[in-house]
Amino acid sequence: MTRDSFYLTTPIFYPNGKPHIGHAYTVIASDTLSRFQRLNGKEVFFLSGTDEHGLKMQQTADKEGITPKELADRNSAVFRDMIEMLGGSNDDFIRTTEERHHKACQEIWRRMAANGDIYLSRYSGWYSVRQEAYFDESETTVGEDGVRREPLGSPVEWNEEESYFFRLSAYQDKLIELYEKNPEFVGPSERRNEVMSFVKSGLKDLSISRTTFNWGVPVPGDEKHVMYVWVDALTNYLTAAGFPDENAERWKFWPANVHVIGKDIVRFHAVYWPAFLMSAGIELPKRVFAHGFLFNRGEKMSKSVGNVVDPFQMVEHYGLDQVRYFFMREVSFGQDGSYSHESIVNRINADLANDIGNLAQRSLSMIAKNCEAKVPAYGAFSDADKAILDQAESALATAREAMDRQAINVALGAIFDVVSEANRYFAGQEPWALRKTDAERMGTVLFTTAEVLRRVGIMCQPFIPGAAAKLLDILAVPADKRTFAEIAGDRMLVPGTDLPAPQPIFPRYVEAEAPAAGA
RNA sequence: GGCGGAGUAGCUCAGUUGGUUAGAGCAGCGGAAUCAUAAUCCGCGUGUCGGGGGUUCAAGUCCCUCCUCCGCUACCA
Repeated sequence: MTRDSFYLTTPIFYPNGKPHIGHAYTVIASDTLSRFQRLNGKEVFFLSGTDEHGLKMQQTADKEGITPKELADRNSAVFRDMIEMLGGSNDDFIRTTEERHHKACQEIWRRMAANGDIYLSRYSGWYSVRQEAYFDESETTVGEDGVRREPLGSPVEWNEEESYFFRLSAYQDKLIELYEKNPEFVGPSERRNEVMSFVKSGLKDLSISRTTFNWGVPVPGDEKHVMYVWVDALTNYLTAAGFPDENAERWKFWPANVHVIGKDIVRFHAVYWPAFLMSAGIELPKRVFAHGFLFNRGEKMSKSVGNVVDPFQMVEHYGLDQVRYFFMREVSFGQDGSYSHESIVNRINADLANDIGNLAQRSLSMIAKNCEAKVPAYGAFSDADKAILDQAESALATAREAMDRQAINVALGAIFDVVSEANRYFAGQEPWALRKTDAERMGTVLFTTAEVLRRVGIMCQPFIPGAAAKLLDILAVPADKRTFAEIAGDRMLVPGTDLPAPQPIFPRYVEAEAPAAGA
């Protein structure tokens, strides 16, 4: 029996600096989606990596007096460390400076060329050295000092260079057809609308090589050119799947199920990328999903404002599961979100410490004291018992549906609704009163609560892997009984099983003397 | 300018194809309980559903218009 495969990618990060909270956010979300599908029984390939070529890397390296490769090695490692620190369960980490990637880029280039979509021409326009980009004349303005500048203010000069072009204009109709036949190709739908309107407004051919720097993948047959970012970076998704070797172990994962990206790079993934693949005769990914940006107290983070948050520090301060939970729960995935120290603390204390942490503590400590520290025996389930058990089961269906469309916060919401309801159930059944009047019924209530916790714990694993494991540990759930397949009516805790001494899952966040800086 | 989206309780938002007294979470106020991480449970909202007009037996939910905010409008990884 072959399992369904599931291939999910993060963007490859440009390591021309330190990772910030936005990078961490992408990784956490991608990791959550990947872990979810693993527990869901899929064979998962989860990829991340770094995009290490380009003029800026070369310039930064020059400034520091090191080679671009040395800079890339150093900074790429920081991103890899960040992913590890965040609990990233990626199966590979690709670097565009790797040999396997150069081969893949050159092969896709050859195929696009063979299809007649690449031609040599000249690229000219107003060029900003600082922005490393060309601007349309209409975007530039001549200041009082007589200097022509681009919108952000850096001076531009007329520049002309030889460049290879990709016949993007030939793909306009095919792309529109793609979006119309596969409405799920771009998500969320707002982004799809933007992409469609962009494509409908007309496509120009795309400059895909540069001669102004050489830190990149050489163009096959014309080595004074290196590939410009589009072909180089996007192709990483193929490289990691083994391209062009279709006998590679991982080729079965292509086409990717979803490319998770930030909304700033939608066009590259939803327009250029499928066009390249069509040209090269390669199957298209099934979906491109763009998430939003995170704002610090509603403000865009920027170095000048000084509100850039270091993900390492944030996790150090609040805890990993806490940070993962906060961003996955608080922000509607796909839309922009805002975070603040207050909102993070509120989520940590209200949802994690008070709701789930305390529910586990109050029920398991009763079991420890009154049921000989074993999973209690249960009698006939009452309607209330059945209702909460059913909700714990149906939450999985809701979560599956939501995660299929990257609605991470919806999935998490359904799971934590169970926790809220379980607290109501527990308070309503008053097992502490039953202890004196009906010990058997008390056992059933405690069993039901523990069983609900087991289901919740299993479902929480993709989001808060550390705490979920701890919860399942204190419920004595065997390591091989923690997949979603274990959430089914008849699969429950086994009465009589010894339970370890309960220990808190989530501590409350207690405010220190001084509020955390920058958070 | 063009195209698109949004404006619902203090805050963040849900509100199917128009139909009973417009909802949730958080915050706030009051109460209960005491198993538990000063945790939990219950109760409490007269909200011009951005303004105005229209269609309809009936509109937050459709149409027009105005206001405000946001996104996209090609080479920023």
